[in-house]
Amino acid sequence: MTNQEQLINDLPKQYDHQAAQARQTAFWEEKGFFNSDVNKDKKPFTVVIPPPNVTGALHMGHALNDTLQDALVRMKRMQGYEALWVPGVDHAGIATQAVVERRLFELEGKTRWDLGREALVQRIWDWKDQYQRRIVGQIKALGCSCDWRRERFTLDDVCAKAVRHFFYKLFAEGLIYRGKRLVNWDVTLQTAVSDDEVFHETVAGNFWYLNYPVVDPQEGEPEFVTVATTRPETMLGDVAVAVHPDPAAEFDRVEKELRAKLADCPEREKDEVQAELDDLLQRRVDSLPRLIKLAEMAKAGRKVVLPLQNREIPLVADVWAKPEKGTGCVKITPAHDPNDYEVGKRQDLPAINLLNRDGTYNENAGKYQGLNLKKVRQAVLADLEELGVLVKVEDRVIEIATSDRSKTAIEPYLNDQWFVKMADLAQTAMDAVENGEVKIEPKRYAKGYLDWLSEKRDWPIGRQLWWGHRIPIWYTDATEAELEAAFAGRADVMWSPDESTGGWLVCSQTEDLAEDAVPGRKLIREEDVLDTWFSSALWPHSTLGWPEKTAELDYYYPTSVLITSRDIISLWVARMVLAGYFNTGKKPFETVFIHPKILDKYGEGMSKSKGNGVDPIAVMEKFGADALRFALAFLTTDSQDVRLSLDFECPHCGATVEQTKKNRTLPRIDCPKCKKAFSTQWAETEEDKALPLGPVVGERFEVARNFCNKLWNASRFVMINLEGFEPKAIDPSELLVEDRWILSRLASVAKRVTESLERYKYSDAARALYDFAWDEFCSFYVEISKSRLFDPARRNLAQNVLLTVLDSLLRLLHPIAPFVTEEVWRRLADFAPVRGAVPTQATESVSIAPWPTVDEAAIDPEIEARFAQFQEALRCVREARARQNVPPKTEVKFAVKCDADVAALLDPMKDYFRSMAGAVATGFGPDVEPPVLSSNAAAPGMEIYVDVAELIDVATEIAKKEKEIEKLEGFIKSKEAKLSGGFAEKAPAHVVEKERASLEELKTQRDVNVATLERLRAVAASK
RNA sequence: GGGCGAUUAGCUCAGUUGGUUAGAGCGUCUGGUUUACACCCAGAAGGCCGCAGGUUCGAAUCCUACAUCGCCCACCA
Repeated sequence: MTNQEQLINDLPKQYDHQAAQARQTAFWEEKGFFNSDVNKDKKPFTVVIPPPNVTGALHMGHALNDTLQDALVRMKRMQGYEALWVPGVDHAGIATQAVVERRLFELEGKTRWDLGREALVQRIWDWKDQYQRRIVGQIKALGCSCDWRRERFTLDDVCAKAVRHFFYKLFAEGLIYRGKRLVNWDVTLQTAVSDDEVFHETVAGNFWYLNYPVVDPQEGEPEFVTVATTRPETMLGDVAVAVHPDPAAEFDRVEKELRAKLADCPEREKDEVQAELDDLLQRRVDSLPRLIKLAEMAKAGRKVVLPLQNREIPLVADVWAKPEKGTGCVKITPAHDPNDYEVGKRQDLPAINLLNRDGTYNENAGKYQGLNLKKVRQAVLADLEELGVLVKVEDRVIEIATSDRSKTAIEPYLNDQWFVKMADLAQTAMDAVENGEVKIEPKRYAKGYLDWLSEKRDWPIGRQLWWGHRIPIWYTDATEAELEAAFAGRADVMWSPDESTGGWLVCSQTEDLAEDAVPGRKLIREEDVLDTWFSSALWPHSTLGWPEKTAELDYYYPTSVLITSRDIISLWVARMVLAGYFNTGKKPFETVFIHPKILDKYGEGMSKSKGNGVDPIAVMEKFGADALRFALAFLTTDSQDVRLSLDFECPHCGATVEQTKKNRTLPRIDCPKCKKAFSTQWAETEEDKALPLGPVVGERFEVARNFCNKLWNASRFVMINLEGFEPKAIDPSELLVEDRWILSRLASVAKRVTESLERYKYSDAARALYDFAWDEFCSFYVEISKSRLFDPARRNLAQNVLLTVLDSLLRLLHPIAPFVTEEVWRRLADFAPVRGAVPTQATESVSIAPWPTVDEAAIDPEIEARFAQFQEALRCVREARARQNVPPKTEVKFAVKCDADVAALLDPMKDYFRSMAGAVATGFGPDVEPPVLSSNAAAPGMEIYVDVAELIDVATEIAKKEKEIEKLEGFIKSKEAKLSGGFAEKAPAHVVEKERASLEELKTQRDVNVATLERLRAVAASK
């Protein structure tokens, strides 16, 4: 066997993604193509990965995110940029700690308090190590071209240093403060969570009416004030009852508003609004006098008695109490309700905190101390009822706040909290987008970004967790003089007064302070850690070495583009922009590209809590990484989310097992067909893991896998036929129509792909490549080339063009499908190391091959139009054959009546009609006489007659003609109407001209068909 | 309640600044062992472009209202 034969023998008929991925991954790693270093001769192109949370494994959303980044980075690398993609993972404070704690409790029945800080943190590190490994493995399996030498973790030393410097800088500029704030308290995790981590659920609840006795009621005054509440237990912390200061005016205002609404609301809502209005008017009659009285009493400083606590609390006049709601009076519990907290501040009321960190009630709850919320509520209600204070209970739908992390109820809780002042920082981030320095694509996402920032709400940065960057603050009761003495000459330690204790807050920029750093005084470190986003906000510059003035920071920063998903625009993107400017004086990135979300078959977003996240590995195993990538890129448009309908495939019998909401979270599934069990991505026990994994299948992946295979086989065809090829420059004068056509198409596609990828139009790029490779290169050029390859005189040029096109196609496709293109590229080098229209040595890897330059001169619309005519003629012949059921091996004769130009084009294609349609041409030109009996078709500029002689089924032909004529008549009619109307006068001349020409063409076609029909009818009649 | 997006063939989606007869893949149907590929080839059927108005010579495309679905933000003692 010759070397050549051996190479051909080594080409399997199906693309083997497993082998290719293993081989190319190892090759890339060994060669270090994706390692990037400062190189002043090149322009940098930098991307930092949105670091995935180490909470769990990656799902399809990450696969999409990574694919889009890699496609861009690979193209830029090929375009000659010094391309750097920095990988890494995020410690994801709350989420990760929650997951580890939940597991700890499920498996061992222990809480974090049983373990203690150090042991728990150690457990989380173990978890992190495990998932970081898995995540990195997933990213590598996807083929991502990251520089792994530069991998970062938001909790590693480099990032920690950046965090400390950022905090210190904020502290130094007076932007960090500590205050009492009502926070969202997660009683399970025992930490405050941000508003963004809370979701609201609607549940059935109750509305309890309570009577608080008025102290010393006067003549004509009510003896009770009735308040309504959905949370009766909080009454223990009431400090006032509020009533609107001017209920009559408020009623008027609301009434006016409702009437206005009634006037212009849609018909079907009128009843509802009317009912609301009626209710309001009735309420006014019923309660206004009483509310006015109460407002007066409030202004007079009168009090009521808080039952159970037997505390006198004031009636206050405050606009928060809406006369149209509830009883018109509202109890005020500043420590446990955000709105009441505001009222408390306005009215100068104390805040009585009832809650312990673990969700039980504290000493302020009196005899209810130590009980949890549920029990307090029961007890309070029972006692109130006994006292006769509880006067009414209604059913009511209420909304409760739930923690996104622990899925348990959120309690508003008064707590010390660290904040960053946002006023100026937010402004810089708004300016950057408003003046175009940072671009957001698609542009519509800029609005949400700006709206969120414009609220300039201070950023709560403390988390009552153990997993994270510990806040670098120490409390001390030392005097300022003592601090000055202890830290004399230290530029890295600062302090400011601690308003809540009268002592000092000490902040250290780099190292932790010892307990005895101030002689004779004790330094106590803040327990809290920083919000995860505090460290990820620094990601673009911290990963490049900030605060050190590294060469990397100087060269690679600002980064080029940030590719992420829309749900973290405010949480993450906005904070990166403000932190970037604050720390480095520069924006963190030129552009933010927001990609679609991955939805499941029900149209719901994928999330861990729903369990509908799919491990990309389960898809890649079956279809290959390229198929996954190509499918995702193909689906990435700028307006539509990516809907993926996925199912399981039974590994035993191959049956498709529908993925349902029920079975998609199971670790093992029994195949309904063969009854055998298989495992899923959720398998954890040894027993489940021992079962074969059921791959996840979906139509989109199948299509993409087929495409990869098509490319493989087209490449295989080219390689098999390369024997004897002698590379030499292509002489344009020797090119045939089909050569010029495919080279023109290639140039157009190169242009389109480049532009599309540069504008993040991934779907466009993928589509262009798919159509070109399949419908043009494979279905036409490769087919046409077959007869040329048999002819020694014409062989070399065909080989050269095939090679040229394949070479460029591989390069264009490489960013989206890196493995198959690399596999082919390297094998191709064995067959033809020198190639291309201008012969050059192939690079050792397509990943570092130059990106195809767009050869504008090759783009030839004239030749494309002419070739289209050939394609149309071929299609007509094929259709005629199919319609008449001509056996595949039977050759038919055909002729085309057309003008000399078209004939000149078709004549050299004679061979191809034979090889591609089994048709022998008997003549092209204006003088062709229509045969009496034939299957014919009329296409623009051509009448095509396929002589099927004895085979013809006249009835079928007649039916076909009748249908066609009817259709043509319809078009002609509508066009004539159009041209006789205002169209001819008002539309631009070239459009009218086009329309006239098209009308003429249609008429010709109709006439041809009518003539044929008459002939056919005559034949039918004579039989 | 505020904002954003979607609605096109049985299904999943394209459709560039308004301009010939609205496209693709899957599925369906017909026919195929052509020396790259059955993960393939050739062909066919299938659409009142969500509904109603408007602008225009001309609307899937622009405007208004409505309907349905999804996402984000805010809020309801």
